[in-house]
Formats: sequence, C-alpha cells, structure tokens
Amino acid sequence: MNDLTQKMAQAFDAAPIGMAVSHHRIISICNTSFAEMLGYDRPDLLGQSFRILYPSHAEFDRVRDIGLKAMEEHGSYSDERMMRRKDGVPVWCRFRARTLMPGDPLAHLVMSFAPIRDQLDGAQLTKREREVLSGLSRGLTSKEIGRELGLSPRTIEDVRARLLRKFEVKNTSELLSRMSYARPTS
Amino acid sequence: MNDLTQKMAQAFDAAPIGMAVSHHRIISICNTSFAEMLGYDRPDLLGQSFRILYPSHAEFDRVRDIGLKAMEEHGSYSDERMMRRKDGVPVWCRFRARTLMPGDPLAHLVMSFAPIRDQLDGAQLTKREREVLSGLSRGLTSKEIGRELGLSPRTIEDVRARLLRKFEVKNTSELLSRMSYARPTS
DNA sequence: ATAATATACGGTATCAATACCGTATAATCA
DNA sequence: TGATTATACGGTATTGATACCGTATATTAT
Repeated sequence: MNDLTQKMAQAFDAAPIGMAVSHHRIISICNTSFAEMLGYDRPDLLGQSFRILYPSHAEFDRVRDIGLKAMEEHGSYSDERMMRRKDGVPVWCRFRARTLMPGDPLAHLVMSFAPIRDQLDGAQLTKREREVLSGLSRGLTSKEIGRELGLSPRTIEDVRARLLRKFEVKNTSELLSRMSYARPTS
Repeated sequence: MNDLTQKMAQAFDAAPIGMAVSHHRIISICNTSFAEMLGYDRPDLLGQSFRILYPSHAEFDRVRDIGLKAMEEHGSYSDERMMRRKDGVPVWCRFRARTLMPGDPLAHLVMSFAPIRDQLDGAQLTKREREVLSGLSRGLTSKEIGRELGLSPRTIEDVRARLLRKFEVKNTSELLSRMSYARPTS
C-alpha cells in the first residue's frame, strides 16, 4: 500500500457528506459524516444491518427493490429517502448508490447520503406520507402508488391532499420542487 | 497500513459522487466520479490548479472567499456553483467542503461535488425551457404560465413535453423531483 | 444546403389530479 | 372525555396533463 491509498482513505473519512459501503445490506465501512448524521458512534454501526437506519422494517424492505433494476442496467441509482437517526428522528436524504457488482447489485454497494432539509420537516411526515412521497418523486400516479402499497387509489389521493395542505402548496409539482435540496448554508 | 485503509480508499474511488482533496486550491487527489463529471482523465487533474475547473478566472477568485468565514467557524461550507467541464460545458453542482485546518481552511480541503441534474445541465436548457420550468416549480398550470409569458397555453404544453422527453421522465412531478432550483436566467 | 431542433399555435381524446360530498375506525392529544 | 388527526374508502364534478393529429417559421448544426 502506498501513500496515495492512505490519502484516499483519509479523504473518505473526512468527506463532507455521509458515505458507507455495504455487502448484502450489512454496513461494511462508513465515514464520520455518516455516523454523525445518524447519531451513532461509528464502531456501533460497523457490521450492523442497514435495517436500523430505516424507520420500519417495511420501509427497509421497500427500498431494497426500487433501485435494483437501475443498478443492474446503469450500475448506479439515486433517489430521496427517509432515514432514521438513533434517537428516532427521521432524516430526509439525497441517496446515491453505485454497485461494484452489477450482476448482484446488493453484494457490494458504495453509497452517499446528503441530508436535504432539517429534521423538523421530516419529522412531521407520517409513514404513509413518506411512502406516497417516494412514489410521487418517482413519477407514479395515485393508481400506481396504490397498487405498490396495496391500497385504494382513493386513499392515496387523501394522503396527497394532506401533503399539499401541510406544505401549503397548490399541487404536486410545487410540492416536489419544495422537497428538493437545502438552501446554501451561510 | 491495514485492510480497512484499503477498503476506505476503494470506497473513495468508487463513490457515486465526485470527490476531491485540495491543498491551497491545487488538486491533490480525486476520485473517478469527479474526473468523469468534468470530462477529464484522472491523471490529467492531479497537481493541477482548480482554476481549470471554473468558467473564468473571476469566478475562480470569487468562490475562494465566499466559504472562508463559514469554514473558519464551522469547519465546513456548502453551496451550489457552476463548474466547467473540459469541453467547456458548464455543470451545475451541489458543492460541499470540509477543511482539515480551520485556521487556514484552504490549506487542506475535502470536497464533494454532486451534479444537480443527472441527465442534462442548466446550460443545455433553452431560455423558454427555463422560464417554463420556473413556473412549474411554483406550481403554476400551463394556462397560468402562458399568461405570465404572454403565450398560448398550447405552446407551454409543447415546451413541457420537450422537457419530459429531454429528461426521460413520465410526468411533471418526476421532472421536478430531479430538479433543484429552476429559475429563468434569461 | 439539408436536416434537425426550437418556437408557436390549432384541434381532439383520454387519463390524472384536485376538490368536494359522504362514512368509518384507530390513535393521539389537551 | 371530547376533539383532533391519520387512516381508509366510496361517489361525483371539474380542471389539468399528456399524447396524439396537424401547420408554420426561425435557428442551428452537419
């Protein structure tokens, strides 16, 4: 191993964005930002399942599949998703993943996590609202989201209407433009 | 050096987001995503000044100072900025930096760069497309945008359809979830 | 110069979204 | 406890979005 390797490792660790590597959804390594963002000490995360970083088991199962096809085809995938801090507070993140094994994407993943908004906004969303928001950001219709979640399209429309009221926006387009990246910090 | 160091270095290299380390604005190391994003072969970047990655010398000078105070105080800084690819095409990025020397922030920086739009960048959008996008992100209908721009709603729908094709998305919701700040820059 | 694209506008047809009306149960909160 | 909120579902009515059909001009790229 050379000096360059050491420098790259240091850069990984000190990166201004959360980063982690997983093998079959088990955290192999992660950096300081990642542990801090989720309220853990890094040693407590290594070897753990990613399950503990999601709000529920159902959410953990759900996110497993949604990027698989994209990763098999392009080797990478990104979306916006809710993570769960150690203290239970949800964190809304920009998620990016690259697989080093396109044939079996989950076997070796390198991921980055960038918090999108402050925790307050995320905390005010219910599980259903997050699930529906996830569908909307993927361009799904109420009918499609209903199928995905095993609910009536009518119920999805209720959740949708609640989201529009909460964020005081006129329609789904404005909602999704509000859920985008955080503003520059000073 | 141990196995962990090597794994972290590999994760740095394979990260799904552009990363670089600089010393006094000279690129010390960077990863594959970073070089690809900017259209270079990695060896051509190492040892180079960051100057070549900005649209102009004035812009290069400008961005030097804007994050200094925040980095002295908090050790980190983030904003959105325009980078310049090797072929001259501008790339709009979410920029994050952490200094390892708060007393002299530029002496040792770890940075991440995330293209805000995955498929296309702002420079490739026409003026009309940016204007319409601006309306959409404010939740306006085609009719309202048409009124605002003094055009037929029918024309707005044409521009809209073109945007959906360009970004390969199903509908306006998915479009806006892929966008950040859509503002007309005229 | 020819092809492709962006612009601009008209029509129609179909599906989606939104806003109401209603009911009902479960959980949470003051 | 009574009020509010979230969940879930039904109906209907209106507006919006999207996808086609068409024409036309201007600009840009090869």
